[in-house]
Amino acid sequence: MNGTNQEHVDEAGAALRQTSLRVTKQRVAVLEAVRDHPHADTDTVIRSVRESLPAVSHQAVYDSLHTLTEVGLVRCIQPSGSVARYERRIGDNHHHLVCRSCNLIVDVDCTIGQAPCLTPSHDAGFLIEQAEVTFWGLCPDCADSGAERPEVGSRSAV
Amino acid sequence: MNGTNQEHVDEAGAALRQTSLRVTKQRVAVLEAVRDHPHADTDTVIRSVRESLPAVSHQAVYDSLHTLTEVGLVRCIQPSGSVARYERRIGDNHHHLVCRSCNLIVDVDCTIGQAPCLTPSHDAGFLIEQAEVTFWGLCPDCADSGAERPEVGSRSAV
DNA sequence: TCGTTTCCTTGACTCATTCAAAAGAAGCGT
DNA sequence: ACGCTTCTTTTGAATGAGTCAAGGAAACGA
Repeated sequence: MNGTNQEHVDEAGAALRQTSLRVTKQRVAVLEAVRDHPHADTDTVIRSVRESLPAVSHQAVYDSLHTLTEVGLVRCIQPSGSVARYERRIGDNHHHLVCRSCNLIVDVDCTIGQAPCLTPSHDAGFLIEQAEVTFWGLCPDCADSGAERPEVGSRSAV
Repeated sequence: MNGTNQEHVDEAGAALRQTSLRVTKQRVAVLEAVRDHPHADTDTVIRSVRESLPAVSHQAVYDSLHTLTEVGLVRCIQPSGSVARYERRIGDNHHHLVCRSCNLIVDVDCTIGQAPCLTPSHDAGFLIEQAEVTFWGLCPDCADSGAERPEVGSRSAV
């Protein structure tokens, strides 16, 4: 909708300029799209970007998302059963609440867990860099409407 | 290798009989394959099953894995960037260590985190059922050989 | 403005996973 | 043991997110 807000363009451009990446209108648009649609999948980003740049190729969006992820301007999350989703909020080690029924994703801060969650009981010799916590459950709407676990993709259910 | 161990077949059959599912040789073989290859992806399971049942269709394996997951005999995990992987260890709320370089997956018990990890700071009204923790890092081998993050699939790297 | 380097477009392609219809096996009651 | 019903498996095709590769276009330093 208001994707082409000048202030946002500037902010996105500035973020890009702080990396060694070239500032292209495609990347700026992708960065905006990710900010405007938290936890959006690639398809949503493509559609959002095309509101301001109707001619972008899907490849450009895929490339931008990868590159932006690599330099740390966006984060990619992929809860089980979901395609890749992207978010602008980075560096604060927050976690996610995922609704099993409607796939809604919500951010949660890990105020309690910060330290404990980063320390597994034994690390098997691993060099641990990051802990990712995903809470699975039902969002308020789905819980209210009595939604249970959705079909998990088996034709002949039990 | 020793996939057709009678003891194992019995155990797998018994587990199946405790559900309302029919006990078929395909399902028994899938259950064994998952136990014999912890964190195996579907392709590995298919190959393993075909050692004892050369004629199984991939569809049967997909269906079995789905059904077994649904009744809780196996668990499906899908770390970002990975295809679906399955494991037999269930119900003990253990977590995973994933190597960013070689994708090795190792189980870890969450001795410290049990309670804290299940309690996010605010639940946004969600009905939380489960917390899933994934630790990302480098396995001993990759850390030793100085492996850094692998290419993440962008042709024009920074 | 020019040239170099990086990025985008185009279009084909891969591969995990799913769909659908028909043939085949499990388990039930007799 | 036999047949019936229902659940499973096979077969073969389709879907769709994501990737590969080559050439044209744009960014940016000089």
